[in-house]
Amino acid sequence: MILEDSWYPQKRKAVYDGVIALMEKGLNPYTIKVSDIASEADIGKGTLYDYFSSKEEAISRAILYYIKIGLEHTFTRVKDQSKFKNKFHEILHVIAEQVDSNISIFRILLSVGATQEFYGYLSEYRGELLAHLSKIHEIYDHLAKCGVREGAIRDGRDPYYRDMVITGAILGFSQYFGERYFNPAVNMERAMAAAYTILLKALN
Amino acid sequence: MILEDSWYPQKRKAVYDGVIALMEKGLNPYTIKVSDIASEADIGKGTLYDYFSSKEEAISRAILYYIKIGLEHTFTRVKDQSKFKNKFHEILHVIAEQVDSNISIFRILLSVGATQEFYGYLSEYRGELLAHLSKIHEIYDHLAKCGVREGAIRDGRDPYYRDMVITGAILGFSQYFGERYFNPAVNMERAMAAAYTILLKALN
Amino acid sequence: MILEDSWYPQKRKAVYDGVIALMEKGLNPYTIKVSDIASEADIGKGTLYDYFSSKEEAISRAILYYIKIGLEHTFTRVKDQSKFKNKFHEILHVIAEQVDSNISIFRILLSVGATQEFYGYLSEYRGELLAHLSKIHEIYDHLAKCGVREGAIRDGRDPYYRDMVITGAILGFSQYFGERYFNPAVNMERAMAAAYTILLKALN
Amino acid sequence: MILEDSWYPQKRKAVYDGVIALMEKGLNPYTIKVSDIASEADIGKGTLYDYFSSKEEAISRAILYYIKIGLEHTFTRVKDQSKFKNKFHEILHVIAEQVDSNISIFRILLSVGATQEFYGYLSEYRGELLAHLSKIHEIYDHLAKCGVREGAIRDGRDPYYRDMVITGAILGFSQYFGERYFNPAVNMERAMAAAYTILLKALN
DNA sequence: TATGAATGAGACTTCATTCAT
DNA sequence: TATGAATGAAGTCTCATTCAT
Repeated sequence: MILEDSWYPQKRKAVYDGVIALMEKGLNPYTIKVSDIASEADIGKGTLYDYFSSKEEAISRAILYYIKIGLEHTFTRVKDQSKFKNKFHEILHVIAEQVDSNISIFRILLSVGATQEFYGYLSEYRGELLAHLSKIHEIYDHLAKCGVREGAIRDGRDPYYRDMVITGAILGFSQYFGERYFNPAVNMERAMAAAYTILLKALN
Repeated sequence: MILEDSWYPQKRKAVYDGVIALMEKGLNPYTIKVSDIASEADIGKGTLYDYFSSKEEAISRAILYYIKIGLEHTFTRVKDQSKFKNKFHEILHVIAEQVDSNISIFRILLSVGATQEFYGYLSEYRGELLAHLSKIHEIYDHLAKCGVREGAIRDGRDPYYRDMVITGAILGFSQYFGERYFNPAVNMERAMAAAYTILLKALN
Repeated sequence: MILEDSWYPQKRKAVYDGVIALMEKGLNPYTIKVSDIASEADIGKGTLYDYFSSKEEAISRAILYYIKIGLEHTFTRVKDQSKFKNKFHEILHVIAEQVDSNISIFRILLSVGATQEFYGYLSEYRGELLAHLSKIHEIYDHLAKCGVREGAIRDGRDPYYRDMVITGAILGFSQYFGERYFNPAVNMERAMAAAYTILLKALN
Repeated sequence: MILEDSWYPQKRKAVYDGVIALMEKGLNPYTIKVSDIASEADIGKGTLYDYFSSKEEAISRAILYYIKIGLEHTFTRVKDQSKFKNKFHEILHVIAEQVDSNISIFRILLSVGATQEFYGYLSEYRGELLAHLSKIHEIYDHLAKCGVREGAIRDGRDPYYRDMVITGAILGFSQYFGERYFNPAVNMERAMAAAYTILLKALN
């Protein structure tokens, strides 16, 4: 016997995975076709419409799903590290793993404007996006508290300043690391060290 | 008689301006139609094809043009300021002015991945993009030299670290400022002060 | 245990009733969907194909069934009246009851061309349609004989003329009565009286 | 130089003619495809959408056009006859010419319900349909006045009765004549004579 | 036997591009 | 040179039909 609770999501998940796979192959969400999704998810074109009311909904929900899963995964990995430095490095590893993919969670979420740029139809799901954004701040909180506990960073900072620093360090790393193809001087260890230095200096 | 040299660019520029105007209205480059461009530029659809070989080329070149003009404009504004702090603030003002537009020069250029996300066809123009990217580094150089001269920041830093810091501060500001609609605590002065603080601390 | 003889027709009838109900709701036979029929008949979509080989067959047979039942019903009601005038009025009542429904037996049958217009796939069932048409002529015969017996109409008329008169009176009434929504002067009694007058005058 | 007044209608008319041709070939308006219209009208599929906003609008307007032209044509032919009997015969000739076509003006217009049955999307154009209906009554008026003048029919009749008679005679003829394929006894002269007899008797 | 999830052919419609003027 | 009417390829979505359960 199949549980309905798990069954419906099964097909939806196939669509999600298909969309993500296509984006990781380099397709922009705007250029993805229904037939692409269907064949990638190994379902009929019509089936997609049994679970989503339009192509745009399917793609939007796939992105939201990917962000949700990705953030949970990131948080788990961050929690699994015990030291401040390693927690931060874990975030950078996640960034580095996604930097070549066409869909980088942090780049989508950091700045709601980027969301608009990334896929306009996502604006229909502002509520979920904001929920995800607050998840990022949870991760930041977790990270900062550990840093304070270790004495690595100072306590009592304006939380907006603190978040801007973390975001700046992450996006600075992301940019720097993204340039590695045409800048042989770049390597991940150096970039991670640099980002961590920013963090320490700006929060002390 | 009209000189071809000046005449061609006239029409091309009309297309560029039309594309930019559409994007500032909130249209995503992927959703812009040739007929949109033609009516915005007040030319016939066929005319566009006398100057560009495809819609994608027209849009890509419009974006490149916008970036070029925008960077020159930014550099001029930065140069017009005499103090380190004011030069940096000038960059942040440019960011703030573009943050609501659908086309933010820094967000497009900072991180080549974002370029891909923003408009995949831009990858055909990697050379020009890199030239623009080096223009950003020129601005960074100009800014940093002034900071060193003033004694505001320390000399002799690894240039990659320096650029990551500046980029991080800029993108951190961009993100922080972008959130202002759902975070009443945000205001530009505070955000600018925070970004400047990051800069000073991380570069000392 | 259920007898197949009675069981099969049970499901078929559910389909017939479902189709009729949909048409009475205003759906055109061409716009009826299999899923509409299935949910209206409270059966699965697949079940329909156990009893009919296609949607078109199901709809066609439903219409034929409705015509058959409707004609039998009409004949019964006509027979139940003893006087010529009342028999004719009974036919007009049937017309009036169906005039708002999307499926009017007389309009479908009177003129085979209308049949084509109403639902092209009915042409596959020309034999049954003609049988039904002859049923109408039976009703006409029954009516005319009574009229002659009563002395209300003259005997010995060319039967084609007689049928044209009756048909003309019925369709004239149908048209006149159909206009009642935008012609406040129309009311059923007046329309029935007028149709009866045509009948008497033309057949005397 | 091309007159815009005549040019736009040119393409629209090609569509109208295409739709009518398809219907005369026996296609039901519901089963006509855009590609059918395009190839029949010898235009590209996209061109249809430069002149109509949907397939349904194109078909509806084609039918309305056909009715309008047909009624004008009918009225002209009726006026061209000088005698009452010939005027009425002219109407019957029009009916006879259309009886095999899938689109019979009188059958569509006589009874608004039939309109619904014929092509549901026509209900969007109720205003035009009613205007056409009143054109029919103009023809009836013209016919009746001539009959009175000639002394063929009596004056002072209730106009609703009069119209019901004319409509009944026309539809009776239409039905009778439509049966000619399976009733060898039918021939047009006899049917016309019968319809005229109904007219005379019922209006005297 | 009965079902309805799944399918994919095929319909409508859009829009980049062409080309006669 | 400049135009925009015309085109048709290509995309989205629907829905009749099938078939595993």
